[in-house]
Amino acid sequence: MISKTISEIFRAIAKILEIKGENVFRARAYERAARNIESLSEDIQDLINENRLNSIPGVGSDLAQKIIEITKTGKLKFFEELKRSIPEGLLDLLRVPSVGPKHAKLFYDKLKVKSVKELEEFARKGKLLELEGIKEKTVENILKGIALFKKGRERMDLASALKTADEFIKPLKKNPYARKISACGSLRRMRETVGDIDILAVSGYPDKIIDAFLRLPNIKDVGAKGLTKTSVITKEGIKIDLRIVEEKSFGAAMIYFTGSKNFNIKLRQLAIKKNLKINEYGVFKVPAVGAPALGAKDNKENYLCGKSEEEVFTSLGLQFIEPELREDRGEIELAARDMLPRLLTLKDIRGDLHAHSQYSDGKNSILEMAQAARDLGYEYLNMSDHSQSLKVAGGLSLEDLKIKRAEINKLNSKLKDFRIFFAAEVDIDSAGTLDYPDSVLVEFDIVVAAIHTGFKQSKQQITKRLVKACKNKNVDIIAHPTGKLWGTRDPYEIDFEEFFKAASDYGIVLEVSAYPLRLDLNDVNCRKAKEKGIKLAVSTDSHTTDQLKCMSLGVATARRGWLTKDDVINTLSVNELLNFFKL
DNA sequence: GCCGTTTTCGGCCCGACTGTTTTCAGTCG
Repeated sequence: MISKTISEIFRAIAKILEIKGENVFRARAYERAARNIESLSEDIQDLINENRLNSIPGVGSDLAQKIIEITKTGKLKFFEELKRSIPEGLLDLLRVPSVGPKHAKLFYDKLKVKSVKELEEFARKGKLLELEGIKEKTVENILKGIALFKKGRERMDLASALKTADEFIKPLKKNPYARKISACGSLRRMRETVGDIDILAVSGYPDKIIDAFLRLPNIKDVGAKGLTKTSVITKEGIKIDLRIVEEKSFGAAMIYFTGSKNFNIKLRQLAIKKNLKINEYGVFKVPAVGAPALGAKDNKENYLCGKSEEEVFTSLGLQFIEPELREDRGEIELAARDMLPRLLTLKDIRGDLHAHSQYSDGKNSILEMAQAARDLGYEYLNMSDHSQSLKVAGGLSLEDLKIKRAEINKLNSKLKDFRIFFAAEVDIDSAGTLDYPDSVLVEFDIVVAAIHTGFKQSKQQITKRLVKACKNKNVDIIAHPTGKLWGTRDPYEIDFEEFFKAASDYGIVLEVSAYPLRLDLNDVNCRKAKEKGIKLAVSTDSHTTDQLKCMSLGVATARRGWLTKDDVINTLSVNELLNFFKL
């Protein structure tokens, strides 16, 4: 966590330096270091202990000293002094869209603007117009930006983003002038939350595509409109950027617009080392000294490739890097050595290990759920209804369990090539005790355990509960381990070191919930769990037959967590799974 | 502030769009 503090401090320093109009490259150096510290794949404390801080790109002797000071004292003297040199509200100004460091400095120097509130007053009173280089249009944009700032630019959950993107992509796909069209950005990387939506199209007639795009319903405001690029705000307040390139640039542009930003910067730096230049139009040879400068487009002599992502990666000596991995978390280095993991795919999934029926709070019968799972090509479904004390979710009493067991036995004898597992999602109570006695738990095929109450307990208490559940020899899987529910509930705090050790020691499988508002474990924790040798189950927690289809979101999360087929138990066949759980 | 098979100075990822200019600075991604 200390690395987060360090990168936050460095970012703030960069901003203050920008506002003060100091050397932009000095500011950028702090930014760069912040970025690289953020995406560090090892513990920064280890780097300090082993005197390896300068192995972080962009960290020299000065910044290394500053990092050490922050880890020792929790703060940085230089930063405290710098902060005192400008008013507190001034940094907020930079968070207003369309206000950058130059204007922030101008407003502060000439008008003594110290906060967003003051900026708005000056803008409304026409005071900003007295400044050189500021006219009506700029003031208008600043007021628009302030409105956006006040609203707070929230990110949306991945499933909603996919749906919104589809609304815009589908009609464009039918457009005769559009040859290719794809979502890019964090959506294509399948991040659990998405800020705005990026769409890339190939066309020889970009104006036709832009016109068609701007005529789509559900657009509230057009932010920018150029020859190859436009940007709109939907009625729900979501920003969508559309960019059009030629066929020969499609791959390069896909890479550029898929990001992440850190990933792109590192690719470009790698290109420079190989005497190449990479931008959204392609990969180019860098001309010899004295030759005419390299233009962006239409550089026929120097253009090497760019039509597909594969050829761009190849030209840089890299293996293809899946979009979900493009976060600059070590994937570029591994791709250079041809050592990337072969990621899990949806096709690898052979069953769903967490689903509910009408016995508890599901909407469909066991048979309907099983048939829907079989229609997806699955071989098995784990019917894990809630346990007795979870009354709000129709938890099953011991009597109910007997009836459910009988129904599952009956169905299994009828269904060919499909297996329904008799299971429960057993509540881990506030003391870490399971909601059925061991004598009942032992009767289940598979026991899924999860926390549904007492979310506000301390980190130590929650960790203790989870560890206690891991130690119960009847528990097989722990579901949605951090309890996060997007938009409703933050994850509760867990001592992951301790929890993962228990899961690993006792052979407990951890869930990657594909439920759209959960995606829990998340990407980072998936990867940590894998490194501890823990197996994972990607499950949908479906309460309807339709929700079974959300598996793709869980698979995406697992892929972002570097998981392969071997890490995930529901890639096993029925028999392999029976063997795994020793049933 | 960092960095180097053009190495201790003089560069630093790259391009589109907008607004205010009359060739470019500012902002964004």
